[in-house]
Amino acid sequence: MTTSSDARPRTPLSRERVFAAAVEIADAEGIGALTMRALAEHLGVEAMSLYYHVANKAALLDGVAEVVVGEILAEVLAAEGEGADDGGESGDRAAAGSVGSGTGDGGPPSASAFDWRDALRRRILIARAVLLRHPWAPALLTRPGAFGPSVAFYFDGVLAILLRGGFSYDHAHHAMHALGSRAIGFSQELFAPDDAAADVSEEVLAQMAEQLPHLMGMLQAISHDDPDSNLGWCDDQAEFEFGIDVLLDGLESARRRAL
Amino acid sequence: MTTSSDARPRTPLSRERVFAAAVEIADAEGIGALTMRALAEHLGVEAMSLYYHVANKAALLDGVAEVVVGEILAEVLAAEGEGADDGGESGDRAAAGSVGSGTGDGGPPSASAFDWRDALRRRILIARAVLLRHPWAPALLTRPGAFGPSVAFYFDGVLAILLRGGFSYDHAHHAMHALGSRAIGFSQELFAPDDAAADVSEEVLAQMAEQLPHLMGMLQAISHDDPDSNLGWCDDQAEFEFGIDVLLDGLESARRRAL
DNA sequence: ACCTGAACACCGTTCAAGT
DNA sequence: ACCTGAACACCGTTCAAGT
Repeated sequence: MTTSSDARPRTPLSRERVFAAAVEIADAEGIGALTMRALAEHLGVEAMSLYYHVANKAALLDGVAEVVVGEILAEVLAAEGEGADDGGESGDRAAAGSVGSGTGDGGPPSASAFDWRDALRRRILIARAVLLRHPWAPALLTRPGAFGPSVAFYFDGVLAILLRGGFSYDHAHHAMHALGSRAIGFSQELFAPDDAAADVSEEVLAQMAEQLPHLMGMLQAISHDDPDSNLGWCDDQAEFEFGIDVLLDGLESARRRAL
Repeated sequence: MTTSSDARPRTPLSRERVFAAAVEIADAEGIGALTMRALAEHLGVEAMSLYYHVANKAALLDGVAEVVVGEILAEVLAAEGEGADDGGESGDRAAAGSVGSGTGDGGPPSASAFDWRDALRRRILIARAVLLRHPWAPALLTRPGAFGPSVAFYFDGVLAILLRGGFSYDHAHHAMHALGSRAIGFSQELFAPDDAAADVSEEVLAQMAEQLPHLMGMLQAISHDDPDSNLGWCDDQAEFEFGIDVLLDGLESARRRAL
């Protein structure tokens, strides 16, 4: 319904197009390649045109984070909508909060059949799967200012699961802090995943092997199980799942202790 | 013993002085103010002189991270040295690993009196205290390349505690992943601590309050307990301690289950 | 309303050169 | 061995101007 004629190069810019193009660049070339100039070129536009749609680079990154979490939210709500064998609503955003029972401190957990751990685990693993497609996104999410509408909706849903699982507001609040970034599908590791840092580390470690007896012992024990591996051996998915299970189990124990 | 005469401005540059000055700048003005030029000026030197001591900015940041973790390590070893009521060695770096019993999978936990949770908790809280003095440091520690000698020593000590506590190498490995960055005293929160983001969030939240029933309920419940607070209400220290306790308890359960 | 062009201040970094 | 000066490519961003 637009003025047609030459429809190809004249799709007008918009915040959505800007953010989408930014995600493309970050996915393809890393977040370091996401500059205002590169983004403009990718959109076939002059760099300064971006500033009509986006206040500055910080706002751009906030918007990009919002887009990624929007992606997470869409997949989470789709999965929770179809898998729901008790609630009714689906598709609508409000479906993330189809709860009801969670009242104040120590209220009786009336809905007894609900497995909050399983529900939260599923939600978190969906979020993680999305973030694996955007490995640069965690760095954006930890910046101040990344708290947009989608993040709010996502965590409202996390909170809904906890409340429905029998947590008081207060305990649910603590639980969300304890989960930290894991609640939205990532945990920052201190050990570089697959970089050239593996070389550096190996070199460093070799020089002071005798000063690190326990790490050395662990490396030996693990390379015994899986011969061809030094430092890039870890099964990230398995470690992440183990981590959330420890947390979810610990939180369930704390919840029951508090009843 | 230098040529004396004008001893003030002529302390020659060194990696240590460069890193120390970088820490000063980051502490005083934030990590964003740490530029090669600003660092040079702070040292009374031309910007290009830095490159004689440091390969590039990435290497500078790696070195700064190493300095901070060195600070953590020093305080940790000092505390563990004086508080040790069973081991003998103190002061030496190898004291961090005064263990011995932790053999392979499911070995008998001979040293029964050792409270690994308490030991690890103390270590972690010391690390956290140091990081609170350098709030910009976590961002450096999550970069690839931050794995220097001090980080290695620190985690060798963490591993020593776990092994002495009865973990197998394999379980200890999982445990360290589960702890993640908390093992060295920080956890990244998705909600900005004290920024102007609080205004944005409040505004955003106000606009869609009815769509976030659970978050709204929680805010009300918590502001009921503590009237003058909206989003900057959280007791970070208490939340952090709750988080590690959940993890440590969960890990202890998993360890006992595996025996 | 939406986009552009030239310019500014500031980065990290190179290179050849000084002492 | 250690430091400097000038220069380069690249940032984010301003401002006044175009359509």
